[in-house]
Amino acid sequence: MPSPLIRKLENFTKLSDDDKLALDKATRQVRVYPAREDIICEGDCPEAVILLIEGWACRCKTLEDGRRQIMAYFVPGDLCDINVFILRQMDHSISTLTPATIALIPRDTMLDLMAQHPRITQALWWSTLVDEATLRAWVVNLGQRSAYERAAHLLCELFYRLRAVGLTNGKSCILPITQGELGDTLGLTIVHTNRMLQDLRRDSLVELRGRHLTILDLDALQKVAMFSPGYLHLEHEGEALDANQRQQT
Amino acid sequence: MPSPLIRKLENFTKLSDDDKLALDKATRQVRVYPAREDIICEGDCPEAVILLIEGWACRCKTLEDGRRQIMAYFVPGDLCDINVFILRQMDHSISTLTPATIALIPRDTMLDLMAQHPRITQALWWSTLVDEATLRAWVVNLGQRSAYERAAHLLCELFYRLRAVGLTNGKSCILPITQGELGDTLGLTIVHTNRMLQDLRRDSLVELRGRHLTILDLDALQKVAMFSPGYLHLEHEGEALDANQRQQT
DNA sequence: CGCCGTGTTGACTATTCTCAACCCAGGTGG
DNA sequence: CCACCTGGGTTGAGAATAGTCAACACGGCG
Repeated sequence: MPSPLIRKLENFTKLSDDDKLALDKATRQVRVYPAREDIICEGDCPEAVILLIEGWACRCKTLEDGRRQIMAYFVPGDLCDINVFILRQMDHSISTLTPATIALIPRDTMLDLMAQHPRITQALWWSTLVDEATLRAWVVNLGQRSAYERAAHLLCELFYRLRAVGLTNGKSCILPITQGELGDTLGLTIVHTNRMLQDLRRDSLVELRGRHLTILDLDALQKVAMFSPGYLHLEHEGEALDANQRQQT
Repeated sequence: MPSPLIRKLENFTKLSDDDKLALDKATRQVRVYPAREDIICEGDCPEAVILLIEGWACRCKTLEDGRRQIMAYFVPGDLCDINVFILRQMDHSISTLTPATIALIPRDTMLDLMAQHPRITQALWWSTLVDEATLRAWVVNLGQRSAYERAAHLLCELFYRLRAVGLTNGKSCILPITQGELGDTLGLTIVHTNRMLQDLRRDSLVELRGRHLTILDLDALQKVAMFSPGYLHLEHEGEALDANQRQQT
């Protein structure tokens, strides 16, 4: 079974056995967290990069008056904050949503890894840029789409991302988050989120019972959401770049 | 007069004369665009980094049905898309808002610059991370704040950013964008944007006539917006890092 | 058993959008 | 010079969307 990180990075480019070994070695020390716990808090100065191995986590920010916005979901294989260790302190928190297993990759290990494995470096860059593109997609989602479209868009994105790391089963996947959390993501109240999800069910686009999500009609769902998966860059587009790199080095 | 890029990067760290010379040299070839023109369109594959020297530009995305979301503003000194040249194609456009002067820094020049000037590289990283933090702040803005707070927050951010590149005059600055564009940024209709701006004026927080913005009471404006400028990382925090770097190299 | 967290519902309110009109300044062409 | 046009900005009235509050259902768990 490949680690989810390797599986994820190979969505972008082909890694050598040596690359994979180095990644495995760097992510061997793991730590377990319960659900709904901060891994890093706003104001902390992070010294290591967090790799999520199992479970779900999120990047979120709470305003002074308690309103909370989730700004990213992390699923197994995701690196939370590859880069923040350049900045002085976190302007948001990373919290678990479910019980989670993480590996902490110390700053220096990370730098070594990047110095010695150019393909890993490229893949990490790619991963950063995908994260940024995702964030932009969320800005569009929050700014321009209706509540119903917004919910549809989020479900599309999560389904694609889970599929890319092998966490789907046909049209289904586990979605271990509450409607409250979805609401904090979509900028909606919990009540309205609930109604939008019901509408999506009523329109036979999805089935959502307990933690189990089934996309009944992905095409139709994408259409109402105006979702196009391009921004997730899951099409192995690094292969050309990999060739480039050989020329340049 | 220092170039706005150098001024901006020096918000983060001190550059040597040699660094500055290299930057000047790399940004000598300029190009002029009229207002409201695409510099790069969605779908294009960019081959150079765009440095905005004069005027305003934005990053924006238009949905199939015409709804548009502005995802970032660029003011003089800003680099639009330092990194996108890793990805295959743009998932959004970069457009001018006013007549603008830009420099195109070819991919290779950029790579050379980064290879030979570690402080520039650091500063560029910092700039990328600030862009990301800004995007996160926008997600929070769109997701959690009311229309009124959202408008206040945007004005705070723009004022701080303009001040950091020397484009303010006391409490005033030039804001060369229409209410329609503000609306596309805030996820509001033009009508509602107009009313929120009027409310901000009525509450004596800002004065906005023509292209001229005056912040009458910055503290109060920040308070209603729940704005804290930390995410812009304008506090010269790279100086410590600069020392670090000397140790490591 | 009873409690708690999550999901669901209904009635009412607030916010935001839509549409349509009008104002005004600046630029253009006659 | 004026008439006209255009692109912003502004206003009002009514409709649609989303929020609030309060209640209840249901399953898991101590």
